[in-house]
Amino acid sequence: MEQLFVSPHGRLRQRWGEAFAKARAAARVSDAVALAPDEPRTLWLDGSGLGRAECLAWVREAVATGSRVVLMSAVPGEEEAFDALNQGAVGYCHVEAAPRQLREIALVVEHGGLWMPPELVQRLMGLSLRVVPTPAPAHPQLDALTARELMVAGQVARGASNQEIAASLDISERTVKAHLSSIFEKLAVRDRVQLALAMNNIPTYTSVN
Amino acid sequence: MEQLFVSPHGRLRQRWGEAFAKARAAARVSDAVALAPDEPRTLWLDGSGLGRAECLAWVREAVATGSRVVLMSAVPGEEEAFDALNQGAVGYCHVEAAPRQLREIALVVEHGGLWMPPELVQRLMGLSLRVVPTPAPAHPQLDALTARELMVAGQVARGASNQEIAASLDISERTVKAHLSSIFEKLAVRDRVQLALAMNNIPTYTSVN
DNA sequence: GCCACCCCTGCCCTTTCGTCCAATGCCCCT
DNA sequence: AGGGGCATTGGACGAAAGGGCAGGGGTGGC
Repeated sequence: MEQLFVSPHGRLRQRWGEAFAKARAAARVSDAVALAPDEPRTLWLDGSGLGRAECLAWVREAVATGSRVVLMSAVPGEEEAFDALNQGAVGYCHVEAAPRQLREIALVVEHGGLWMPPELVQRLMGLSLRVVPTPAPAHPQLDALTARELMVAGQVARGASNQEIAASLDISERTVKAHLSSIFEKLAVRDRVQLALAMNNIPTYTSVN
Repeated sequence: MEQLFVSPHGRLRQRWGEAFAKARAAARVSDAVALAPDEPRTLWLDGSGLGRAECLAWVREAVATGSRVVLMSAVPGEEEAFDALNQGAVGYCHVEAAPRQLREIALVVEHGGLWMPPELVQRLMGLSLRVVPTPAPAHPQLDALTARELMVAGQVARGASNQEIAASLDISERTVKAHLSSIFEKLAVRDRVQLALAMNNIPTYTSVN
């Protein structure tokens, strides 16, 4: 089973290598497919730093190659998850998922399963599915954030501490703080609590009052 | 991993035995759970001959026991599939699925995946459905909080600082902290960020990993 | 009355968070 | 070559957050 990671930057190549001894990486879908023309393969798309539309187009392109596709997002959300699966992806996870987690996911999708984070399964299935006029309440100005900042913000949005973020991104806590300071300024929030809420489109105390 | 088959008749017991050497069967969910009180277990519900509503109630009962639940239907259909997953099932397949297929499914669900027949995945995901967030069911144990704690929690949920909360409730900052400590314990969260997320029904980092 | 529970608070401590000033290296563009 | 943006880190420091210990008050039930 070929595990092919597609990423523009490849920052996490080492992690992928830990997850799968035979993992290979490429910058584009076509390059990845060329690495394993015949075998059944799993394409892992690193969607960090990409916009929603780009991600989905990417998923569509990857699915069209006849591969199993897993989208890895810096900021997993139910809407993106649903869209990704809708485009034919069979997996959806955090881009920083631990090697052990990645292996679990590979196991699942290789045996015909769908994988997404447990809490998303719950949320997604708890949704009432209706035809609705308005698509989505777009995020404030998430595109003002750099790729790295987005990763940090994404983890704060799930309640992670600086220490956890540092460990997960394999950088010093000091750097996490630097990113956070920059994020706070760009998104005009005061602290990590308001950031966590803003990332989830929840109005905050000061912005309401 | 315990594989427990729940069926009123047990017509397919032999097949299940072929699929899993350790498979056991019972007529009711409670009996099945009693067979494996501790271990993580997978409950396979034989829904053949049951009505839609009965099936779903059954799934709900099984999910409530904390088991992984797979619904086996005599006539798989997308609506039933979605309803089953909606009730918390993690798998949905044909009741006559081959032993090899059953083992695949077990593998998938035991590693956190969802399984349903490939053609159903296609159909389900191909539906142009838009997601509608559910009207936000209140946090499970919110009623465990006292009136005062609820006020504090409510403000944290909107991003307020201890100082702001203290001023707003006209109490000392120390008291706010005391309430918070109590809240953290009752809601099983670590800090105010996770509290803010929990109050808004947003899953948390640590509750996932 | 006693006890349980809630509400409120002080002092003091540790940990975490957030910022300031300063610096290095990388990559891309002009 | 130089400039700008980005990622990274260090040290230091003040500001929050969170908790331990030790109380004050009130209400309500047994």
